[in-house]
Amino acid sequence: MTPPTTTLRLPAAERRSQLLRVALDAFADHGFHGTSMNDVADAAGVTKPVLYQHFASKKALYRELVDHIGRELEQAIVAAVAEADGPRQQVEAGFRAYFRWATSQGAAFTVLFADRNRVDRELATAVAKVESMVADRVASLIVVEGLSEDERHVLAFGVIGLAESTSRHWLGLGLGPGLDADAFADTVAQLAWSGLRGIQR
Amino acid sequence: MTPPTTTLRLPAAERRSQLLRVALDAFADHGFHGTSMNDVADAAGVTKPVLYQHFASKKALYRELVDHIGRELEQAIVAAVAEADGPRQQVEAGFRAYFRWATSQGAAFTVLFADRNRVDRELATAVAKVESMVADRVASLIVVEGLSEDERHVLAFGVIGLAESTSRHWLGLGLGPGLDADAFADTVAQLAWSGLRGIQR
DNA sequence: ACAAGACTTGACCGCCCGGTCAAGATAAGG
DNA sequence: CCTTATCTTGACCGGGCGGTCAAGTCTTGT
Repeated sequence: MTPPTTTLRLPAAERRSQLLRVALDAFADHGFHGTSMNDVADAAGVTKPVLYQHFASKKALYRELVDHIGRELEQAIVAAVAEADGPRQQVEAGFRAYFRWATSQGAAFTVLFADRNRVDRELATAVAKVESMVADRVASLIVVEGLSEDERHVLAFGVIGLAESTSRHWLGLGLGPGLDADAFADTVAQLAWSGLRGIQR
Repeated sequence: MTPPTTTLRLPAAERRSQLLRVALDAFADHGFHGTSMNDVADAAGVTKPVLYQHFASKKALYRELVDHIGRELEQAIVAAVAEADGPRQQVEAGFRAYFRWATSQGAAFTVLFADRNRVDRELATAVAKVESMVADRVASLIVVEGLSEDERHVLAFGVIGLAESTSRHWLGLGLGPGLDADAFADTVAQLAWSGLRGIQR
């Protein structure tokens, strides 16, 4: 179906969607700043002006990708949750949809959520190393019986993500001098603690 | 103590630490790519060569920042956890240390963890919007009695961070075709579910 | 007071990137 | 066969960035 590597004329619509596909992979592989418009064009077997004929700017292209991907993810989750019956089933269905989407649409997931600090391979690993150190500490605190090393690490990263995401949200709102930061921490800690306690093989 | 805005000569060590401080704020405010070495130098009331006389390159500067910050965060958590007695107290102490650090060292936290997709104000909000939509869905599923709207949202972001972080870790390892993605999802869902069930006012 | 050396500077270079243009190739319609 | 509208291109521009240099200025030890 796919024409040979040689550049072939394409109707506008197909060209456009091809460019989106290619751009998604490129951005996922090298991040926004690490990907030039020439890179995208080359990867698509096309020159730059063709790209600018379909998208007004680099930001516009990226923006369209993010919007499209976001809608897809949201739909996947909403659809899965809608089919579930009880609250517990809804939680399970939601997570299952999320992970299925993440694994099947790896590039999309990367663009949406894993692009952070992707300024450089080195730098990314530097940040990852910090996270990993903390994860090790956390993992060593997880004392549930019968868990494999890998499972403990997954849970540890879960706890870290919990802290990270809630902090980000917390800081995102206008924060005062952080007076009730402790109360806030206790709420989240409760979530983590009872979550871990509930884990069983 | 601080000399007036006019540029004054400084011993090497102080100059260096001042540059680090200034660079931290700059990177936190505008991200890595949004901050030029000239920006940093200007903010420090200095010209570029001074900067390069203390740091070999932009990456080296950033790298040193990340390393230093990472060590600080790790120490804070380790110290807090070490003082706690039982496992539950350790979890609480850890989270408390984390949030205290995040609120008191806002810039450092931003550089380490919140720099993602900071390619542009617009783009960042686009991604944030997706996250926020999902968070709303999740929040509507949280049925615990007596929770304020804000608290439900915090928990929702916690659950999302859980999914995000574990996915990232999951994808980070060489993933097969994602055969047992469902089993993986169920484990994380269990963590989230029992965590939410354990929440009480 | 004076030289030595560290500190600071304005100006500069090469590079790459986002974005544009005018001209050439290609398919459909009469 | 030729016109026409579309698709495609190589070449180009302005600008900003990371990084460097030779020269000027302040402080310190004597």
